[in-house]
Amino acid sequence: MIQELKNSYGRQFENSLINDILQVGTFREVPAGYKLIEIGDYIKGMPLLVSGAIKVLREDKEGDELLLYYLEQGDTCSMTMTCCIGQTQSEIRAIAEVDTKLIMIPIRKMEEWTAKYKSWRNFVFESYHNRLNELLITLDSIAFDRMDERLVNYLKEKARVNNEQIIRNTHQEIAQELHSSRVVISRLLKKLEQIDKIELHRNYIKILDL
Amino acid sequence: MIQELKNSYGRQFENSLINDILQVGTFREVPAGYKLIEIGDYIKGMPLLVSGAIKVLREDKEGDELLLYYLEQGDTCSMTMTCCIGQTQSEIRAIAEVDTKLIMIPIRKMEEWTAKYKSWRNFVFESYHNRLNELLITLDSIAFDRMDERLVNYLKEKARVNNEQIIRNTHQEIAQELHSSRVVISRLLKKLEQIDKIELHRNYIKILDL
DNA sequence: ATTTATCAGTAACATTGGTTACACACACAA
DNA sequence: TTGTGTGTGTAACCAATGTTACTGATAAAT
Repeated sequence: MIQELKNSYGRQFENSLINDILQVGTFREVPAGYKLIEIGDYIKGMPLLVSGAIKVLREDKEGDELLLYYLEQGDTCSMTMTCCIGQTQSEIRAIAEVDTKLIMIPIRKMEEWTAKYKSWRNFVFESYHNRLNELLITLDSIAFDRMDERLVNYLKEKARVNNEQIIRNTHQEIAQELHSSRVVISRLLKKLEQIDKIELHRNYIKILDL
Repeated sequence: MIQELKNSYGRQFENSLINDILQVGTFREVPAGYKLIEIGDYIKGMPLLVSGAIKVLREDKEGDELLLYYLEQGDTCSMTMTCCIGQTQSEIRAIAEVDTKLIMIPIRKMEEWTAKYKSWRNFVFESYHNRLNELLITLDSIAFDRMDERLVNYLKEKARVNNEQIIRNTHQEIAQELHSSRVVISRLLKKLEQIDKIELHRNYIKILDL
């Protein structure tokens, strides 16, 4: 755990904070698809991502989903932080996008370290900043872009996070994360294939040049 | 200034913090319609809202607007906080919705107080929490609701913030804040009038029963 | 080998929302 | 009074997206 922690956070956290984290943090490894947080859950700890990626999803009353953003190495979940403080329930669902390693910090430490460590404060503020900006980007995309643009961005981002040019999802799954319908996504994907940007296969999509 | 500060923040801030704020804060009164922050601005201070309301807007490349949320008494601008730290430019536009009183805090104090005052830390975290949640609600509305629902919510929220049952805006202005078109909004408003939920007039709308 | 479930392709159609165009009413200034 | 600008109502049309229905292909299960 110590090596992974130093790799991901060694530059920004001072040694005494690293030691504190080692004292109280618990290391976890979760496989792709593992559900870390469900909507309505009470949060018991704050995750520090060491490797992998977590997708954060929103859901409406009818159960329709929408992908908000991905958390990656060096990120933490802002929602979690605020939920801890107010003892409120989670507003989002969090699912490992790939095999992921993370360190869980008990929430009581968060407040303590905020007073004690400048680097921790900066980390927390930066984290909020990043999450707010990602949320704004997602919002822009929904408010201002058409579905074809959103789909292209989705494929690009997914390829980046998974670090390969193959998207291993069905059209149905993509439609859900974009809050659209399977037929619409199939239609738009077919158009992308016709202009040689992707190659369609059963259960996966190969990205050629997006 | 001292009385207004105590009214809005006296319960959550300890006296020594109140005194610090009085030392370095500057009191400002701005009229409805006054533009406090433009997209791309570098932020010089952090606003504590004493009374009134500020609307926060997002804009896309083509200059189309979208209302994100309102800041009210006791709120502060999370975007501002994060912009200060990173010395980055503002991602949003902020305009006084009504006549508004606020106290501006120099940004350097923010970091200092975060270490010094527990109540300030809580305030900052709660503020982030609230803004994140409001952003999520806005996002839900755009992603999951149809324009007619969004319009109803817009009218309700506007009436609440302005504290009267009259919306003093043209259809054009409403269309802009919802990122729609004037004709669409006129159409939907007319439907609302036909079912006796509102009354339409030139330059204003009277809310009957939403 | 046969059945069954899942996935993708496609057509026809419905709905929502955006666009264009024009009429008319009102306010205000010359 | 007569223009002139602005705000609203409305019709006709269009584009994007969603829905329904059906097809065939592939994979998995029996």
